[in-house]
Amino acid sequence: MTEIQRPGALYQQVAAAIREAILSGEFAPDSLLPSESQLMTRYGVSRPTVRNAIAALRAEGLIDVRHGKGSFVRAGGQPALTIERRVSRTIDDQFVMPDGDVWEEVEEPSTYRTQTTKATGSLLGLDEGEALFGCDRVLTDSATGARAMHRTVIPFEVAESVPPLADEPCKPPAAVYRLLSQIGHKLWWSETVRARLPLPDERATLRLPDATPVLHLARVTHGTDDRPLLLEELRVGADRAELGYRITADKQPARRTRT
Amino acid sequence: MTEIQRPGALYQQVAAAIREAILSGEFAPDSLLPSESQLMTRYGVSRPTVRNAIAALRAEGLIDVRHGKGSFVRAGGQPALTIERRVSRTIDDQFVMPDGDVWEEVEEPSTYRTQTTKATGSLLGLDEGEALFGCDRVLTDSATGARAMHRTVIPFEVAESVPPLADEPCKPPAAVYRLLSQIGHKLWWSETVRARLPLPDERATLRLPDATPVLHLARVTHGTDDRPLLLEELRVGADRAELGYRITADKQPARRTRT
DNA sequence: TATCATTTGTTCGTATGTATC
DNA sequence: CGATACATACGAACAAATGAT
Repeated sequence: MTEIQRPGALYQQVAAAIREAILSGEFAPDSLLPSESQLMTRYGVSRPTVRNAIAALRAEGLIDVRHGKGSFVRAGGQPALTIERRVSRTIDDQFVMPDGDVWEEVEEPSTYRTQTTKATGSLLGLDEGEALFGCDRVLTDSATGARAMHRTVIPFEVAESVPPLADEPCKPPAAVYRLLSQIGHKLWWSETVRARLPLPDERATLRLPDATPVLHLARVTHGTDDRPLLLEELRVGADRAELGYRITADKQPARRTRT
Repeated sequence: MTEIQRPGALYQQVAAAIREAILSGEFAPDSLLPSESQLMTRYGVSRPTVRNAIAALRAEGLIDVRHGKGSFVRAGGQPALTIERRVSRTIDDQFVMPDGDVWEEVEEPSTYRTQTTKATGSLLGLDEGEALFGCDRVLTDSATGARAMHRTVIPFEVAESVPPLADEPCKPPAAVYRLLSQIGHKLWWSETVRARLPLPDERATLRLPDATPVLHLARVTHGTDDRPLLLEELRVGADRAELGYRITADKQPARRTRT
């Protein structure tokens, strides 16, 4: 039996051909690709094969397909929005979020009670099952149209130590920082950045196109004695937004070897 | 047979049912899902429908499929590696990268000459077409198996102002920082974080599974007068690695409005 | 407003190749 | 080697979205 030696599957060859055509400029960004039936005749393959190739290019994020219209080459440009993850403090101890005024709330923030999960517990240094306040917001940036999901998580214990928080735990982060600072905490923050593909509900809420990752931030506020006080989470589509950090060299490398 | 009564396409309903079964714990992480034919009888649908549902879950990154074996629930845990993006300096002005010693070079670093592109130019504050040194490394973390692509980009002009750099531009970042500091620069860094799906070559180099985004870091070193001196880029799969930042409040919010 | 052609989306069927055990 | 499971490929039909007439 004569085996046909191919670099890969047929649909992969078709995908590679289209990819080359895109990168070579034959198909310009934002332009319409040939229709599926045109691609069938052009490459002499069946519709399932063409669709398989297109699915591969979609998964790569190279093209965008709209029902009833066709496939577009995705414009690969830089994200339009840089989210500055700095925290500034004025002389009178007012905290300022560099990008705090960019966002608008899409709807009323929702407050709820919950318990620590394994993930939130390890970030906050708490056991599982501790009582927490949660506060969820959906934000939007009117300039770019970017949307974001914001969550504040405050342990009961912390909220009770700051009376205004126990009554109204859903305050803006900068206000919470100020309250914590006023009762004597010297604050610093640690932030972890992860990226993953969105869950279906995140995809819907953030209105994300295909093959778009989300940037998932977890910012923990630490007080005196490095005690974790509260957790902020921000999820934003990586197609429109990037993160910006300003780094200065620590003079005294605090090397906390844990093991 | 589990009857399906949900809105949306049939394969979406099947995907939703499997997704629920995974999240509810019926299918534990790392366990084998029912085979395609079993899913066909379980949900009473045809093979293409089952495969379409599985393809959707793959694209979400929820499952991992291996030819000839079956579909596995992906262990969704936290990334095993946290890359600390801090810079520390000892009293005698030696710069230390908190995670610098974690990585091993997979092969010899490759040095080359190139020119500013639009992207690198805007980060370095240079026009297009300026001459640059480039240095590419492929790194690996033996503890977790994570791989990363590292790139250092140094403008000719900067390298010439620091003689050892012109001869050997492919030094480790901490060594470059030290050299720049020794000629009088007071350094700070700005870093932007983006996430996207990998290009085919990145996918191969980083050995990434399906539906895994890459975290793409661009760190610009600034010297006296805030002049950009050099650019570091790091690309790492978001499945195994996350980023860690330590943030302290700036006492004087330096608000540089650019527009 | 309504209809129509075009284009993609969904679903079935069938057959064969290839990896794993 | 054979059994099982996924990968690839073809064909066919109808549904749904889009844009123009």
